[in-house]
Amino acid sequence: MPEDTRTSMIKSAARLFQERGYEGTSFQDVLARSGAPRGSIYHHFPGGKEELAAEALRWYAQRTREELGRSENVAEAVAAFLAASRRAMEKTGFVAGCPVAGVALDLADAGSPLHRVVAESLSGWLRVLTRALEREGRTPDQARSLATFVIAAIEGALLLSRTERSAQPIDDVSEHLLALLRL
Amino acid sequence: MPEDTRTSMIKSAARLFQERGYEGTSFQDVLARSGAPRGSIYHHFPGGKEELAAEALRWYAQRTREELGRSENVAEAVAAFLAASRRAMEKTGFVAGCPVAGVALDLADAGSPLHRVVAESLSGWLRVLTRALEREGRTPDQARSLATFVIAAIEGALLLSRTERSAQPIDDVSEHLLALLRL
Amino acid sequence: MPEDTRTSMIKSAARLFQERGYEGTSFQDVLARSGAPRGSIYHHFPGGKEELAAEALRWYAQRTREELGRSENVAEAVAAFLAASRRAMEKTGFVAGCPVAGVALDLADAGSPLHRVVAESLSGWLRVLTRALEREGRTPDQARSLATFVIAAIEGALLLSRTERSAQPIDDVSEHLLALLRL
Amino acid sequence: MPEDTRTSMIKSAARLFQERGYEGTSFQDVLARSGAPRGSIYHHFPGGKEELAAEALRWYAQRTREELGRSENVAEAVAAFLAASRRAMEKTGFVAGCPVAGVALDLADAGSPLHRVVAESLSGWLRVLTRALEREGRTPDQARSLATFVIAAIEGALLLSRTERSAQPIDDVSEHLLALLRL
DNA sequence: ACGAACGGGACTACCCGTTTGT
DNA sequence: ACAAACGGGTAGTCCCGTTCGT
Repeated sequence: MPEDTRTSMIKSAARLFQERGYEGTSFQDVLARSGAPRGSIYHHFPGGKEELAAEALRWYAQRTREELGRSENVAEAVAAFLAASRRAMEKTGFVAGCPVAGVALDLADAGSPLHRVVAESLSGWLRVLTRALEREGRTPDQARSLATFVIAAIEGALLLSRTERSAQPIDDVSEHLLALLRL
Repeated sequence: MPEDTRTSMIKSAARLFQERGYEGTSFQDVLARSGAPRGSIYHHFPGGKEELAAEALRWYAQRTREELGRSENVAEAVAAFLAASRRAMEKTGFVAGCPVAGVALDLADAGSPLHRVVAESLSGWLRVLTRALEREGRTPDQARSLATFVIAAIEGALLLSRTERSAQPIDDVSEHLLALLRL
Repeated sequence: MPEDTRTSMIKSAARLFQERGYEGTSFQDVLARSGAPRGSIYHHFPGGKEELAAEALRWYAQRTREELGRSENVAEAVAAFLAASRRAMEKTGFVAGCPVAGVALDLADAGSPLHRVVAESLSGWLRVLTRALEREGRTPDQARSLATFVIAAIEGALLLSRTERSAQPIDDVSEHLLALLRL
Repeated sequence: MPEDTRTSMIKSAARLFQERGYEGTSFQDVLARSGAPRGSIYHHFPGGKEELAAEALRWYAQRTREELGRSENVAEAVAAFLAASRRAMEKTGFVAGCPVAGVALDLADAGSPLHRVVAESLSGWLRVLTRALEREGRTPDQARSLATFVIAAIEGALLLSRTERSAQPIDDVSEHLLALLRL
């Protein structure tokens, strides 16, 4: 079964947001990359670019949430996610960061529907990590705080890897993060 | 002495990049915020938006570099910077993140002149922290790796604070980072 | 059948290039004259002004090529073309010269795609005349040289008619040219 | 005595009109090419670009008029002018045509002051040739008509040489023109 | 005579969303 | 489900002319 138009647009959008952010990505870019037919954009996404972006972030966020929740052991889950991110960066020539960040930093209005999706994406990851840390014996407060720290460090690592065009920042962050989690 | 046009444009641009990123900020926005005359844009910045952005990032990067290098003690410097960032976020209603990140994530082409300025901004902060950590007794490799971790965590903290519209992520990251640095 | 948007833009552009040259003609002018909708410019001409200009010149060049090749007798063909040009100049108040010249003289870069179209337009006319002269018994070299002379004189006649706002230069050139061709 | 600012701007403008026409040449271009100081443009040319253009055309027109009137023999004068044009084209890589044509074809309004200068430039050349032809025994009417033909052919030759990037059209036109004049 | 800055207007390019027709 | 065309808006760039200070 060939991937349908809608899905291919969503994936293309996510990828382009990783590379150029929300404002830097045009609808035409998405069409070009996905090979989707021009005429059916507003059939699949009546809400236009914003709806497409929301879907793209939700798709990416869920995928990532599953990766972070795959292992019972938080350190292992984080290690696996960072290793996967490292591979993705290397494969793409260090252009593909986090699409959520790429969208988040272009939004002027904190009240926009898209902002909600951004916030939900990040809080979803946070929730998964927090619960896992609680299961490992941390108090709810410790867990939430540590999870926040982990997410922050990961987002920063991707940013640095992108601008340095090197996997080194991911390795460095990985090292310190795992030391902390395995304590 | 009233601030001159050029400087006011640079500061306005830096601030707008914090709020909306590079692509989300129009030249018109900068003019409106700075009150600068429209006709003088290409007098002050012959290279256009890209040159203005480069100047804005250089200005912000240097200012931040000085803040990070102010104290001999790395933990104190980081604590002070995060405290200042916290105040800035609260004062602006949590819209003002890091302009370097806001520009970095909108750049498609890793070879653009602006990309170099982004990279230099981050590596400048890294250098300052690395040297300070070395002075505190860490090996060069430990110092570089730890500095990278610190920068990553700070960038992530600002991103999370922005999207959550809360100072909590800054506090959380601050707590873990300082524990690590004061070890 | 009402003329379609694309064709009407092409014709309007050709006419405006005759009047004001390439750089003197704005896209807005073309829209105003053709009544074409603003939003469809880059639908019909993705390459922008340059592509529109190329199409306009190709359209005019072919039309002229056919006029020059209509009669078997070169003298008659040239006479007919100059007579038509004379009428066109008088009808337009002596503003409409040759669009190819109007574009050619504004092009700084001899390597631009548009320059090629200019060159092909002129060489197309040259070819038609050269072949016809050969058919009338001239050697290939004589034919080519004479054809060049004819094209040059015609272009010059249009230029002079335009600046003098008079049909006289066309008549003068016509007289000498026909004397030569009827020899 | 180093060439003064005013003169160097005039010459630069003439040259740029040859290369890119009137509308294709910006005031900045003239400044860049002449090395003239920015502040004194409107000291030397209060009428702005139009006045500069007028001066440039007058300068070029007079220079050419002298060339055309240098020899008593019209055929020799035309031959010399075309030879000089040929050398100029070759030296500049076939970019420098006739500045009068470059300006003429960009003027939409036939009533502009600049249009008058264009017309006077051409009629000046015409007058010189007409008188010389009369001196050689032609009737006033024959002389005027033939002079018009000569000017037209020369302008066309320069246009063709420019677009073909070759001296051949000048040679071809030269050959036919001289045959006619030496009759 | 000249430099620095201003002031506003114009141009091309492009973008997002809609309509109409198949 | 899709294609073609429309419609209006805005972005960045650049241009010409002026003003002010030296």
